[in-house]
Amino acid sequence: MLEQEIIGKGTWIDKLASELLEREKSLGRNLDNIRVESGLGASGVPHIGSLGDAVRAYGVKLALENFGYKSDLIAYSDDLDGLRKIPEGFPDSLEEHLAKPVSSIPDPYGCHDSYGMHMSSILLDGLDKVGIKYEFRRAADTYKKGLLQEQIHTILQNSAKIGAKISELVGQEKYQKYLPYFPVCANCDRLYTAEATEYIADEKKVKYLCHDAEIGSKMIKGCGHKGEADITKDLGKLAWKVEFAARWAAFDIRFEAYGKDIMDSVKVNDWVADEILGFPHPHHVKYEMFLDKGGKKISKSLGNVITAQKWLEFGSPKSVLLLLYKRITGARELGFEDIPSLMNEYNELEDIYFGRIKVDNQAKLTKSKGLYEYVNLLNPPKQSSTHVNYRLLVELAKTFKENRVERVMKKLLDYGVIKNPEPEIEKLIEIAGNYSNKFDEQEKTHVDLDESAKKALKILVDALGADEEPEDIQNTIYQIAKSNDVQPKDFFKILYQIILGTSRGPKIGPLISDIGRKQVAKTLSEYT
RNA sequence: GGGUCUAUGGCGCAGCCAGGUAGCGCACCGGACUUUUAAUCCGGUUGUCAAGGGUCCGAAUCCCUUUAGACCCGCCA
Repeated sequence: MLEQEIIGKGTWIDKLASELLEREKSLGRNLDNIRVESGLGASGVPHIGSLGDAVRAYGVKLALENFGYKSDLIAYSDDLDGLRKIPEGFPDSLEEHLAKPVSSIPDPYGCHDSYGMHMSSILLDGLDKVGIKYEFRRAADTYKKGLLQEQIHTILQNSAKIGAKISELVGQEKYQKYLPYFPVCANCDRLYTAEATEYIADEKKVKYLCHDAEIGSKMIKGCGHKGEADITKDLGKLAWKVEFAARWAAFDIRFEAYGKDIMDSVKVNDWVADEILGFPHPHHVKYEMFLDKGGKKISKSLGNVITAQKWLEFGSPKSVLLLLYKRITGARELGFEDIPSLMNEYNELEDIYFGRIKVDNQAKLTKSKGLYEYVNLLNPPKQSSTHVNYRLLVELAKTFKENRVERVMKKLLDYGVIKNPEPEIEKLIEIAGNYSNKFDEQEKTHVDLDESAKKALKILVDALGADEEPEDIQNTIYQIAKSNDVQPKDFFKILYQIILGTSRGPKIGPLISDIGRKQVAKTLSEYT
């Protein structure tokens, strides 16, 4: 077998960073600060895919630093984009703001300076919670400060050439007719309704007419205003097909990942950066969308949104990072039900890292250790944490609904799973408990009971509900079954079905005391 | 019309991007424990890695062709 050369820490992130470096070197660009970027949508509720874009870009930054280069992550909010649809669960009062830049729409919840900032903040909060550091920039400021004006000027001067190229590359015709620039109508504050038809290069002004436009399936009324927008001062923005290029050039961006849904835009932007702006486009990596379990795209405007915040109710920050760093290729169907295996997989990686699990293949060992380091943002702990199987916690949490943390902890100590109660375990019990409440809710199963079984059950309910604690619950149950002509085996099965929703379970006497005998009596009485 | 992804035990999936003994969970079977009872512990069964070709000492993995399914783009951002 040939010795393979292992790049960096052996993960796809290292390989990507190394390709990037090689490209930069062959371009002969300055490598003092290799800036990477992640775009955040500000129109809808940011889901785990948006988070992934930033988390992965941060991974590339870490890899570059690991190779000895300086690198920054810019998190850029597209908050000058217009609102096209009201997201699920948001008030209808937003209707009047359709097509306005999201940074000019008031926050319907009143907690941020705008609707756009409200949305971006959800994502930034997610990044903070998983430990990602970034420099935040927003489109509204970028344009207000005129940071892109040179690029806008160049792009508008070449708009005919660009329009033709867009048509050639992706088959979109509209920019042969209109400029790739959307002014915000000075009269009604709307984007998209104001169509730019002419660029007066000497004055750096765009002529526009505000008229009706179809956005999504909705018609948005234009106000008929005719105006001129100064690209250095007035509000307006480049179309997406050319905007990235302008930003890359202005901010000197060397890397940006993108989802396959904007593949075409990236293709055009790469060309614009290279050929029109004279700025070699950043290195890219394409990733697949996260789909929900039915195979549908997770849409920001639909209800099936997995946000970082929701995920963190059930899983640790490291489980999020593991999901995003373990691989980038391939379509992913994602749901909260993936959390338990990711939680356990992290423990397994930790065991490999600390040498408790042996891996023979050297390349795979390096890769697993590397992945562990990235999940810890290249700052791995000095020693392993205490591991508790997440699924076990969910099972225990199902049994103990009151005083959960305390009682589950006690069980873990009894089982010998842990030696000491630790705060980290408390946290684990909490999130596993959330998971159990939300997803492991047992339905009231239909249980077939004949007359003698019903009678036996009734006697048992009375016995359990009595003020005096029966001496030996296990034996009591056994005796009740026998004296009522019920096969003990069947009777136990019935009890498990009612209590746990399964046909088997742990020794039932202790289980009933664990849950609380009166509680059990109440549950059982519903079947008599 | 253009593009991308996916196909691996009964079911759900990992492994593929950097080729080296086909793995995990559930299910199933056996055992431990028990006057009946495992969610625990130990052991076990289950595979033409979609089909065909190529490269290689060696292919689930890389390349080409085919089939089936899903998704994205062709409004907009």
